[in-house]
Amino acid sequence: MPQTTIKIGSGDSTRERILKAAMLRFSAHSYEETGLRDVAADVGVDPAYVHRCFGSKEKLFLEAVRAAARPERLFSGDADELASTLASELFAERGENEIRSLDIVIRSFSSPAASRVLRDSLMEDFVGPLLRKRGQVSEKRAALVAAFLIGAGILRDVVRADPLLGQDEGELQEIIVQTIEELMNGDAVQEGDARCAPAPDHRGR
Amino acid sequence: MPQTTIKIGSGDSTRERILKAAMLRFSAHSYEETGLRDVAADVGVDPAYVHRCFGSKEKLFLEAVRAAARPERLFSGDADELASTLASELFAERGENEIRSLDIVIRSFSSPAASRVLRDSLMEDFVGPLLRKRGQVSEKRAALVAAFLIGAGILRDVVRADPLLGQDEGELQEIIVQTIEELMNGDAVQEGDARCAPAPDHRGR
DNA sequence: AACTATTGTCATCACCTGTTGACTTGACAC
DNA sequence: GTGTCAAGTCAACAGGTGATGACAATAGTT
Repeated sequence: MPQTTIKIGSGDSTRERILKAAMLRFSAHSYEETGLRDVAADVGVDPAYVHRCFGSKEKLFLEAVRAAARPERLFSGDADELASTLASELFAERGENEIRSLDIVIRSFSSPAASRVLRDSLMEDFVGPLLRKRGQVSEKRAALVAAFLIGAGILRDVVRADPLLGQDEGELQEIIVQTIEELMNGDAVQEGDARCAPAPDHRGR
Repeated sequence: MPQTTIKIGSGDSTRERILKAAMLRFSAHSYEETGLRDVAADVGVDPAYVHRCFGSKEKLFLEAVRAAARPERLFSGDADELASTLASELFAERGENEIRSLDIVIRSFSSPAASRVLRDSLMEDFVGPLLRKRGQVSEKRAALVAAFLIGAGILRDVVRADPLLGQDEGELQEIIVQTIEELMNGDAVQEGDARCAPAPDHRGR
């Protein structure tokens, strides 16, 4: 289960509770939509305090992005199952206090402030770990895997495009896994013995 | 050359000039970043007038999206070259007054107002035409092609992720073409005689 | 010439945003 | 007690937003 469960326990410091509330807000709304006043209200604290705790809205967002990324969660499994792991991140059901690594990313790339933060996180928390896990994959291909996941996430969860929603998720997931696999294996396939990629071994229907 | 060149001729009505200025603004900045005052200033007209001309900012945005989509431009070519056409849309160099269909889309998912508009445009101006052009392709796969293009566009032009920028565009483009091709042909390949997709005949380097 | 839309401008409203500085409260130390 | 530092509150500022309604100018029609 790849989500991060966010518990706003009363044992946490107020700063931590603010950060967790911000993660939840940013994962459901865009950077611009999310106001410091909203976050403050969630925690039950004065808006001025959340500002003073983090220095600025952008810094709060930055901390939220980095805390939500958690690359070790996505890239600690078997290298063979990476495509499948990444794809299932897309379809993970979100409980009340759970967010996916993707969530914040797909809501907030618009604002210049946000996209600066996201660029760094993309390289350090996704492309980097992926390259380390799969040495053969080029940076380009790793970035395209991210692009595919992000695009699918946006169309599904932000735009709520019908074909990616609801019925027959199994088939959809299978297509995505296969595409990611081909995206990652592409070079190896053309240089290897056969023109065809080896059939991905997960027939998870 | 798939871009739309926007000429703000003095022959156009003021309303048309406003719309074209809005298209340019929305293609370079997000929905939230773009103010009616900016658009008005570009045209040299009072901000109140652009509001009254289109009823609301959202309606102006809607018209800009629909005017920029121009599906006939993307889907009028050879069905065999569709993947290549779509991919080259990503890499089309933008002149001063040119925008790609993608541009407005990739800037402005954030706001709820914008994403409602974009959902409709996605289905009517992309998925629909693609299905008509390639009967075998499922709605899911068509939407995933859009997701891939949008994701790549965002990472490249909004986030400006390094691996998708600058050097060796030819290789990048080839990977994208192949991925789109596989995305569209996936079903046919598994049901057809051979396991391998026919090699895409465009060695466009 | 007089009437009438259309085209466009002006000042301004109501609202919301991140940010700031001054203040209060509480706990702990000496 | 008194001094000190952190935690948190309060009211307000400065700037920007889309939206309005009242007004001016222009052009076309009869």
